Amino acid sequence: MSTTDSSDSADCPEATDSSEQAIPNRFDFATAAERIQAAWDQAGTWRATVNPDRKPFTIVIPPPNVTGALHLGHGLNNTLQDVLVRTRRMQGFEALWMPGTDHAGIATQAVVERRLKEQENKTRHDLGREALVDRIWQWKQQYEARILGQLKRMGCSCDWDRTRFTLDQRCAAAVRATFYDLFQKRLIYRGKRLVNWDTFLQTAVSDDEVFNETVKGHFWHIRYRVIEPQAGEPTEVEIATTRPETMLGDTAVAVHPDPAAAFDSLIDQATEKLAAATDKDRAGLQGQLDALVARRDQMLPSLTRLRDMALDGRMVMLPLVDRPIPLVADLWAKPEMGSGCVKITPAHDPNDYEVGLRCGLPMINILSADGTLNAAAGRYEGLTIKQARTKVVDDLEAIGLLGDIEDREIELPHSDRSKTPIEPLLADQWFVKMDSLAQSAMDAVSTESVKIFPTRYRKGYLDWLGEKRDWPVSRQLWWGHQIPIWSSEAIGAAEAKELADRLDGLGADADALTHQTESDEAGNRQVFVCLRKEDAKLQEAVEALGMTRDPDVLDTWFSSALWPHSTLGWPEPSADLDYFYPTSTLITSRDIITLWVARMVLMGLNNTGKVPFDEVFIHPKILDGLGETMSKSKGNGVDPIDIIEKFGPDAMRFALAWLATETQDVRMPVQYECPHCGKLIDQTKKNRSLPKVPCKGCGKSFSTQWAETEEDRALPRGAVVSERFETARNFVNKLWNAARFTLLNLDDFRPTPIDRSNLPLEDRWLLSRLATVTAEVTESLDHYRFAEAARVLYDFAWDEFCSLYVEMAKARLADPDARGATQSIIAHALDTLLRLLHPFMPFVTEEIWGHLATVAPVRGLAADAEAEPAGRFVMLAAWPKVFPGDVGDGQIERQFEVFREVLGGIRRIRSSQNIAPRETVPVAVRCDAATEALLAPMKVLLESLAGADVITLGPNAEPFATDAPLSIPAFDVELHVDLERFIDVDAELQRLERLLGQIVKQITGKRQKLSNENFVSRAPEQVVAQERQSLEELERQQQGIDADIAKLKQRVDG
RNA sequence: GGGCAAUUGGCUCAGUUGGUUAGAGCGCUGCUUUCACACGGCAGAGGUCACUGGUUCGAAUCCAGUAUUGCCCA
Repeated sequence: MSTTDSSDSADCPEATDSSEQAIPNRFDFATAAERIQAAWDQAGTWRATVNPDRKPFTIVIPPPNVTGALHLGHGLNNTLQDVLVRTRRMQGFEALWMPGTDHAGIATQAVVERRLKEQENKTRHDLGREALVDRIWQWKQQYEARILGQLKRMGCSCDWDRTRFTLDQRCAAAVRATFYDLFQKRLIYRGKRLVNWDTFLQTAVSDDEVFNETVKGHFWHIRYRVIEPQAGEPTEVEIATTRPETMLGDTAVAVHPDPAAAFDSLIDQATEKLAAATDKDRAGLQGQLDALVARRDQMLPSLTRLRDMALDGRMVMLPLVDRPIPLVADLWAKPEMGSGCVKITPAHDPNDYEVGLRCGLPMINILSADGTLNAAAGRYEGLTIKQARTKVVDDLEAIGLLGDIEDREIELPHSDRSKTPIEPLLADQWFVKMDSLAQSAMDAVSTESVKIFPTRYRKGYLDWLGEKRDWPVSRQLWWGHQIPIWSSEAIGAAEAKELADRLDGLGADADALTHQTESDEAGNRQVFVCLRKEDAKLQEAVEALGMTRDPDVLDTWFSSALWPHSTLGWPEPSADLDYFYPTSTLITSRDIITLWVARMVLMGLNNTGKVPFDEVFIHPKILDGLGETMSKSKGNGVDPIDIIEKFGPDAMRFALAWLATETQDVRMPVQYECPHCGKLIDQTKKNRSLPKVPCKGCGKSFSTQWAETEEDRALPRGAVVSERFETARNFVNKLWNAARFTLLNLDDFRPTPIDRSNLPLEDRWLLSRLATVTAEVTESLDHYRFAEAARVLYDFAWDEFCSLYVEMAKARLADPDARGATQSIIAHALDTLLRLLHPFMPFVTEEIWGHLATVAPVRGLAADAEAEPAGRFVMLAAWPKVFPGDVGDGQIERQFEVFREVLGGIRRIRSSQNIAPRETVPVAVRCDAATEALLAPMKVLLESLAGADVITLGPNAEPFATDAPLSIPAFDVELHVDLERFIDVDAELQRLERLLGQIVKQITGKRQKLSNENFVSRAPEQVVAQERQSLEELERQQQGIDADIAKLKQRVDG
């Protein structure tokens, strides 16, 4: 870019010489992007500082996690943020885009642990906490650098000096202060809850980190003996389970409290359904109903008896461990299922846990953290779940208590992080009480303090928060913010009091230490201390009192929730925080509305009293060709760098913005690009998981992300790309070449004042269109309609600026009288276009801007009264202003339409006659005097654009002897082309007949419409009149064409 | 099971408050290579707007239902 070192242009003589060789006919994005990025970095164009003279505009990046590199979904997310932030910067805001990354506790630790296992066959326990955390930091350094590098190559204009990490010291201080505050407000509490236990990673994972997978399993029927059955009572109850080993933790067997009513209600429902069913479904439903009735008759007596026994407090004997457990009456037992009785294992099943709470049952945990059974399982201690299952089943069979075994498909929860089955486990956890916090976040959205776009996402947000489920924040991990709580052993009341007093006596600063004492069911006390800051001395003093720190870390979302204010310095007061907070907009994808957006709102309100952002924009997701979300683990993920290297950063950004419409997810078929021959090979479900893929073109193989063996890795890697980016790549090239043409014609440019009132139609048209487009793009971006803005720009730049104006300019630039004015207008148009396109395509626009500066450093239209030198960077240039006289001049745009129609008409006739492009055709245009006045000055343009020689123009124009006619009824224009030298009668007849067919079709439709009494009497007068008028015009045309066809036929016959 | 969306040419998508012949990109067909751009130019073919019913003078658009697909929640 010549402007970056204009101070010594001697080094780059080509900068002032805009000959064709100096500007290549393809934009060399690879070298340009690097150079431009360096210039921006050196000038700090992306830097934002507190500036009272400007309004702030702030975006915090949704911090990508350091688990892996960015994919195209991030590409879209960050493109949209950058488009917005660059636009606002140009619009005069002090625009801050805060960058950074997220530590993603469980995901990152899982990746590093998995590698440790694979490469060194070690577990985290072999390494120890400190060494493992060290390893993860190394991983983080590597991926953080890679991620930030990806963002930079995309052109993201973040304030790189402010880059943060959710685990850095500033974020840590915010986490400590928040935890302390919530603990003190009693909004954080300790509780026992059933958690999703990942036995591989040995940590609890949240519901959001669990996915269900259907696996083949069994349904085992087991009999428990009734203790001292009375006469007429059953001696055994049968239960059925998919997890027989959990019986070791059973603490009850449940039966429905009113089986008769339950059956009746089911039968009523089935009857209703049958009545409403279609014939097709009726037989099946009738069968179901019959079975239900039969079952009721058969089972009701025994279920009622068992219910009575339950109410009587009777017990059954749990086999193998020989523990008496009660029969209980609870709605969880479904009379229509199995035996109608259900075993209750409160410590290992979420539903049973609820039953346990309702019935006051003991909760027996039989599982250790590593997934083996503990002492509570008696002689099964030490076995894995799988081993225990086999042995329990064998042992039950041996004592004759095993019944049928059915095959069954089971929905089994799996950990998303380790891909191993989840075990429900009762564990101590810290919880954030959501009640008032959730309410505040709901209110923020209901009252529109926070606006969510598109609005349909409000519902999900409000529904989720409305459940006000407490948030479990403990994670049994080593990578993350360690919970700042120290606790005592269970001690007596007096001891606890003494400990509390000694804590108060430590002489800590006010607000540095707080403690609470809890008592358990047995009357024992436990003291918990929370420290607000990292303070080694105070910590030592607390530990000297025999207290130990909770080993767990906090859920990653806890620190992410603070991101908008922690990155700006909270809890310390700062000018940044005052100025840039609340932030303006959060741009993210819909899957984290609840996990992240909701939590940011409630934490922002709790900590700062203000919402974290005014608006949230939810953008679509990028799916592959099969409609699946892209992910590394599927192998269908696309690295933005691959796209950038093939198509350039501008093309990638423009394509993503262009594709990202409001309602639709983006489906993007992807291909492998063969590194040997460049052939594209469609990615399929099959080849996307292969370590190497053979090329269908050249036969050689290339490696994929799955390459593991040395042999596979030695092969060159095939990039994963998509043809979806070609349109944008072509567009970048089109812009580049239109600019190249402009630059080549500005060599003798001198800024000259322009008299707007005296411009030719085509110039006024262009200025009007520029104003309209500026207004449309501004409006679209204000409402997050990125695709619409991109389309408006694409259509204008290509179809109007390039295809029309630049083509017209060719003739005018060759005319010495018109050259100066044309240069001014075209330079101005290019300048405006560069500004409008810059947010989407920052590199190519910056590069052209630099070239333009060398030939036209001053290029404002004089009427703008701003003819001053353009700035060094388009990135820092002002957003185009609309000159009032240009605004949406519909009159001019309509007048220009006549020209376009005439041009199109001549071209269509030429094409249908197969007239060679070099040939010039004689043309006559019959039109009224006003149109004649309009078109007369544009004759030369018609001649250059349509290859026409306009013989006559005006009311007196006549058809030629050998004539191809075309009428343009909308403007009352008749076009005639002299075919004397070209006539192809068959082709012309064909053209006319096709035209006639179209017209007759329309006439039929309109006649039908107008003969409809209802339409004529009820539709608005204006619509009816319009229809009548257009019918008349069509009929006139039809007559004309009929006559022409007759004439041609005569010519053939004659 | 509940919620939110989607269904428009071979593919990927637009379509503003219901109103001329439903648009674009890619692909396809014909012509075109000393022209800023063949990553180009000009012209063209291709759609009963998922289905069924309703509202309306008039429906891709509004309403109801059905089917299929996706996402979220349980």
